[in-house]
Amino acid sequence: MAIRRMPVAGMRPESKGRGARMARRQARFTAQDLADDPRLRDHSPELWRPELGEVQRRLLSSAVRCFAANGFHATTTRDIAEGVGLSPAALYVHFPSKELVLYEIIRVGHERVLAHVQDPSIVGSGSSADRLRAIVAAYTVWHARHHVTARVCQMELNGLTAEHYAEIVEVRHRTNAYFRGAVARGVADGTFAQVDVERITRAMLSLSIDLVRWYRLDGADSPEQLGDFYADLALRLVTGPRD
Amino acid sequence: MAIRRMPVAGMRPESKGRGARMARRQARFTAQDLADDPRLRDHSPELWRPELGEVQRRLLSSAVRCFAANGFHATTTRDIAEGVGLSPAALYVHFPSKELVLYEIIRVGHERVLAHVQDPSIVGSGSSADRLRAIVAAYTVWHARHHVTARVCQMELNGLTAEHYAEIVEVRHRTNAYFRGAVARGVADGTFAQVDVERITRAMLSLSIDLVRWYRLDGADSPEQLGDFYADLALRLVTGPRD
Amino acid sequence: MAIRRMPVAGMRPESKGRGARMARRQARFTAQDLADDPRLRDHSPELWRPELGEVQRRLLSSAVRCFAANGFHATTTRDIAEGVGLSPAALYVHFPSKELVLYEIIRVGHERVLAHVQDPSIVGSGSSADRLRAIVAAYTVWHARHHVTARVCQMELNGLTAEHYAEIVEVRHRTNAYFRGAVARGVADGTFAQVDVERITRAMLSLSIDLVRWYRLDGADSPEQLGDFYADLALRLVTGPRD
Amino acid sequence: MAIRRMPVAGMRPESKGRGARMARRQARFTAQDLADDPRLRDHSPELWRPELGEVQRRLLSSAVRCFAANGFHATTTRDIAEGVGLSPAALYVHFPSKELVLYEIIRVGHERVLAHVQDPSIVGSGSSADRLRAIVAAYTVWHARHHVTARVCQMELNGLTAEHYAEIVEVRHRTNAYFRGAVARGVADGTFAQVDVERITRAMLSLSIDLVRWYRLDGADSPEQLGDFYADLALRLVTGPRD
DNA sequence: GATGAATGAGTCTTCATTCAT
DNA sequence: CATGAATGAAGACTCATTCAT
Repeated sequence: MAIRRMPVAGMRPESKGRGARMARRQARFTAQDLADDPRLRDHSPELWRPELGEVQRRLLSSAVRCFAANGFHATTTRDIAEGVGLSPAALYVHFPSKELVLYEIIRVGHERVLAHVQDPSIVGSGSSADRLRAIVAAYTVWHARHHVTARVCQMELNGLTAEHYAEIVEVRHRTNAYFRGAVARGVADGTFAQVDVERITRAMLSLSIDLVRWYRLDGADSPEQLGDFYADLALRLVTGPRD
Repeated sequence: MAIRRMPVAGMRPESKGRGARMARRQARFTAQDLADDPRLRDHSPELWRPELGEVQRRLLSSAVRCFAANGFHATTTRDIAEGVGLSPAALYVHFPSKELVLYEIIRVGHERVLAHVQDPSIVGSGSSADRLRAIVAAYTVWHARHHVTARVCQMELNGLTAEHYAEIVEVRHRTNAYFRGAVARGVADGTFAQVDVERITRAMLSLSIDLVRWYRLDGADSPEQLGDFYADLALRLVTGPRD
Repeated sequence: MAIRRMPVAGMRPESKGRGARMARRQARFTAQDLADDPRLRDHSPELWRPELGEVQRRLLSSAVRCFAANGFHATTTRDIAEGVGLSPAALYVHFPSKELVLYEIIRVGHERVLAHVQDPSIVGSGSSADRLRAIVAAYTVWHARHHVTARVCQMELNGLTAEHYAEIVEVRHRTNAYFRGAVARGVADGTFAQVDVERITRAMLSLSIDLVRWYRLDGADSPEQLGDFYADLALRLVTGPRD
Repeated sequence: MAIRRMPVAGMRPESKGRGARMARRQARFTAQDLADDPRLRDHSPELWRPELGEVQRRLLSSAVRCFAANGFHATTTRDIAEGVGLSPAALYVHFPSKELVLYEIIRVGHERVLAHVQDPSIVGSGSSADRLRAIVAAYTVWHARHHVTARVCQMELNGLTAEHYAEIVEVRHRTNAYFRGAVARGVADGTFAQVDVERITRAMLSLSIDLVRWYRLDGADSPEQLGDFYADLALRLVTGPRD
C-alpha cells in the first residue's frame, strides 16, 4: 500500500540519462521509460475531446503519463513531445503552451467525472441508499479506470494559472455539492443516520481521491470491484454508530 | 471540501513579485505571502531535530510552507531563504542542497508519525478495538496538527533522489504494516468482522492522508476532534456489513 | 516633431496578439493593426517591379509596413503573410527567404530614388541653382511620397546579408556623389558660395533622409510642398554667410 | 557620406562565426568584433549614472556598442555579456531584462541631451541668435561626442515596451519644444525672418539627429567643429529668403 | 499555388550552486 | 556566518524554413 513514484520501482531513470549533466539533475523518468510502464496504463485515450486532432490527443496522453510520473514542473516540453516521437517545437503546433496542456487535461478530467456521476443511467432513481451507492461507485470507478489522468487532476493543480485554477475549483465545488446532496437526502429522509453530512461527505471523497496515489489497473481490484467496495464502505459510513 | 491551493484565495501572488518578469511566470507565492497565511499555520517548529541549530530549524519551517504552497520544484532556494530573511547563499551554510532540505523534512515527518502511532502511552494495551481507535486517532491527529508538513510528506515525494525516496518508502511500509497488523489482530481475535484487511487498511490510511489537502488549524475541527471522528469511522469500517 | 513608432499611439498591439503568450513579448503590431493605419499609407504599390506577380507585389507592400512599424528583426514571416491573407509557408512560394524580401524592397527603393533624381525631365538643364533645387526637391518628394518604404531603406539596412548590404552601399555612394556633384558645380561656377561641399551635401541629404522618421501623407505638407521647402533650404545652405 | 553599418567595412563578421550553424544566420558582429572597432568609440562611459556599479556601467557600454552595430533585436544577451567578459546569466545579476538595459541607455541618453542643451553655462543669456547658436551647437556636440549612444537613442526606440516608449516620447517632446521656443523667440523679436517655426525647427533637429548615422570620432570633424558648422547652418536657416 | 505540420537552431531567462570576501 | 556576484545547465517558447499533400 505504499505510495510510490509510479514507474516501476527498481528502474532507476538516471541509468538512461542524457550524460554527465544529469548527475546533478533531479532524477526523472523520460518518455521512453514511461511508454511501457504497466503502472501508467489507464484509459485516457478515450477521454479526450473528439474534436481534437489525433496528434493532440496523443500529446495529451503523453503529457498525462509525464505529469503523473514526474509532476508538471519536472516535466519538460521535450518529455511530452518525445512521448509521441516529435520534437519539442511540435508541441506548440498543437497547443499554445505547456500550461494549456495541463489545463486541458484537468478541465476535461473534472468535467468527465462530474458528468459520469450525474449520468442518469448510472445514478438511477432509486432509494437514497441506492443512489449514494451508485454515485460513490461511479466516482470510484472513474478514478480507478483513469487513475493516471485522475492523479494529474488531483495532484498537479498548482501548475495551473490562477485563472484556470479558479475555473477548476468551481467544477470541484459542484461535484462536492452533488455528493453532499446525496448524503443529505438520505439523512433527511431517515434512510441514513443523523451523521455530520459535511464530514462524512469529505471522508467518502477522500477514499476515492486517494486511490490515485496507489491504484494500478493490473492490481488486485478492477475499477468495478473497487467501486463496489467503496460504495459498501460509504453506506457503512452513513450508518450511524451501532447501538 | 475543495482542494485548494493553500494560500488565501484571491490574493494574487504576482502582485508582490520580483518585478515585471513575474507577470509571465507561473503564479507562485513568495515567502512574504506565506509567512502570514493562516492556512499555513501548523506545528512544524516543534518537529525538527533538536540537534539542529536555530537557523536550520527556521529554514525547515520556511521550506515547509513554500513546498506546501507551491510544490518542491516551483520553490526556489531564494524563496526558502527569504522566509527567514536570509540570502539564497545562506541556505548552503546550513544545508548542502535544496533536496536535502526536502529530505530532512520528509524523513523527520515520516519518522515522527511512525513513532507517534507506536508510542505506548498513546496506543495503550487495550482491546483490539481500543488499540485501532488509538492508532487511527494518533495518526490523524499528527497529520492534522502538522498538516502543512504532512502535505509535503505526502505530495512532494517525487522531489527526492532515488536513494532518499527508497528510504522513505521503507518507513512508509513499516507504518502501513503497523496499521495492517492492528486490523488483522482484530479480525483474528473476532473483535472485527471478516473484512478484507488489505483493502480496509488502505481505506483507513486514505482518510487521514487525504486530509492534508484540505485541513486547516483554524477550521471547524481541532486535530483531536478529527482524530476521534476518524477513529469512529475506522471502527465502523471494520464492522462487517450489518445484516 | 517627435520620432514616433509609426502606428497609432495608444493602440496597444498586444490586445490583438496571438493569445496570452503575446503578453510577455515585445509589443509589436500585427498585419491587422498595420493594414488600416493612416500613418502607414504611402505609395509603395506603384514602386514594385512590374515583372513581379500580383501576390509578390502585395507581399512586398505588406512587408514594407511590417518592417517600418516593427523593424526587420521583429517582423515574422507570419506577420508579412498575414498582411496578405496567406499562411507563412506561402511566402516561400514567392520569395526564397525573408531577407530577400527586404533586399528586394531596399534595392528597388534605392534604384528608384537614384533614377528619380537623375530623371532628365525633372532635373532639366538649367542653372546650377535650378538644378540643385530640382534634385533636392525630387529626392525629398520621393522620400515623402514613399516614406514608409523609404524608412525601411534607411533604417533596416542591418537586416541585409553582407553581400546585399555592400550592393546597396554602392548605390548610395552613387546617389551621394550625384548630389555632391551638383553642389560642387555651383561652387565651381560661382553660383554658390565657397562652402564646404562635403559637409553641405551631407546636411542636405540629412534633411530628406530624416523625414522618414516623422513624415505622414495625411500631415500638413504634401510631398511637393515639403520638396519645395527643402529645396529652398538647400539653396540657403549653399549661399555663404551673408555679410 | 554613406550610411554604413558601423563596424569596419570589409570585415565580415561571419568569418568568425560560431560554426556551420551561422551559415543561415543573419551576419552579425560579436562583442569581440566590436570591442576594437574605431567607429564605435564614443564617450559613453562618462554617461552612465554614477550610482550604478562598475559592472553595470561596463555592461551598458557593451550593450550600446552591440545595439548600435546590430540593432536591439539582433543583439543577444550573450553578446552584451561577452563584451564584458561575463556569461549571459551575469547580465541578470545586474539588470532585470535586456529591455531594461535598452531603456536605461535610452532614458539616460535623452535626459542627458535635454540637460545639456538647457545648461545655463552653455546657453547663456545672449541675443536670440546667440542663444539659438548655443543650443544647436550643444545638441550637435552631444550627439557627435556620444554618437554611438545617440544612435541607439534614435534608432532603437522600437525595442522598448509601450510604457517605456511613452516615457521617452515625453522627454523628446520637451526637447523639441525647447528648440521650437528658441526659434520662435527670434522670430518674435525680429532677429530672425518670418520663417515657418515648426518646419524650420524640424529641419534643424534633423541635421543633428541624422549625424548618428555617419559620424565618427576619428573622422574629419571634432564634435565642436561640427557643432559650430551646424550652428552656422541653423542661423542661415532662420534667415529669411534673401531679397 | 497554398498550407498544415514539423523542426533545427536559437533566445531570453531562471536557478541551484559556488566562492571570494 | 553571511552574502554579492557569477555561472553552467537547463527550459519554455519562437521562428525561418521545408515538405508532403
